[in-house]
Amino acid sequence: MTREPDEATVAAWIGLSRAQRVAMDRIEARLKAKKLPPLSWYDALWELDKAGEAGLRPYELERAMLFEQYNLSRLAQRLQKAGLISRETCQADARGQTLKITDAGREMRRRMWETYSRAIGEAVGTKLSVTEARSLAGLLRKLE
Amino acid sequence: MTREPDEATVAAWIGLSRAQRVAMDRIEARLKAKKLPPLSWYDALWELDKAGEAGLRPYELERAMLFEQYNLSRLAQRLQKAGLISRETCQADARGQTLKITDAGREMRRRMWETYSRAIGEAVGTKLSVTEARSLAGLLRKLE
DNA sequence: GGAAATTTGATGCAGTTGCATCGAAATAGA
DNA sequence: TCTATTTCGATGCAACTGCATCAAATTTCC
Repeated sequence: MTREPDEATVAAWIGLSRAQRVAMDRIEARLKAKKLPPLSWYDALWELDKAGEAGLRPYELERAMLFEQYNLSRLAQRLQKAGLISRETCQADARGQTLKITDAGREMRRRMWETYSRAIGEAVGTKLSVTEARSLAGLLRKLE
Repeated sequence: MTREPDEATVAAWIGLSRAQRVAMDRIEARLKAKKLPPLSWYDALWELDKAGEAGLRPYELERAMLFEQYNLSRLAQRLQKAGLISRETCQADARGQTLKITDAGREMRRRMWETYSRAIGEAVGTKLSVTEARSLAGLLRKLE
């Protein structure tokens, strides 16, 4: 009736859930300890940095980040208030806007990456061989 | 200087983050669609169900669930208000309390599991073979 | 062209989380 | 024993999220 998934599937899900939380908590704690902004700020800045001079429309960033529309709207407000991005009204579409990273934003991203990358190394790198990490990444990609 | 983690490690972390979010969103959406409570309620009810007649102290549940103390305190209040758990003051330690699942709580857990398990099957089971799921679970365990 | 439907982004409100801190009980240490 | 420290759980406040909904601009389709 209930069509239970097999044990291995459940174990994978529980593992996914816990491992993500554990790693995430450790990484966020590192950022907080250095008084740096949360990961979501990094993700946004990184996407905008990659996007370069063209910037991104909010809805594009929203999809790249898997963020809800209203959450992205507010994240953008905060990033702008902090001077890390600019928000110009889009000339091709007067409803929308174009988000661009500022110099301060690029600098912040760089600064965050120092701590962030180190934290990834500790939370993930030290626990897995390179082969294991590759294999894990491959399996996780299948879940999307 | 910055001691970058290798690419594979970063890919594993990004994958972990995204895969968890994608799967979680799908699963939570299923619960919401059936007007069932969020996953955190399930986790708490499951731990308390396993604990049986003895129940659990809040700090024990807190550790099992990887929850912050204040979040558990409030989750327990909500679960109690919903009639799914009882909170008696602990007689061995007058500071603390003992949390126990109620019949309604057991029933709710069972009801949630019907939807939850199906959702796990879809979000994870259909994407991986049993061998892959086992392998994924094994790799994830190393991260804790 | 013009009405209807869709897309884009913002926001009021309620619920949740994070932070700091509190009070009370238990334990440790002199 | 009697004070100092630690543990246990709650809570005020600010920040953040989720939901519903809005207004404005664009696209669709006749």
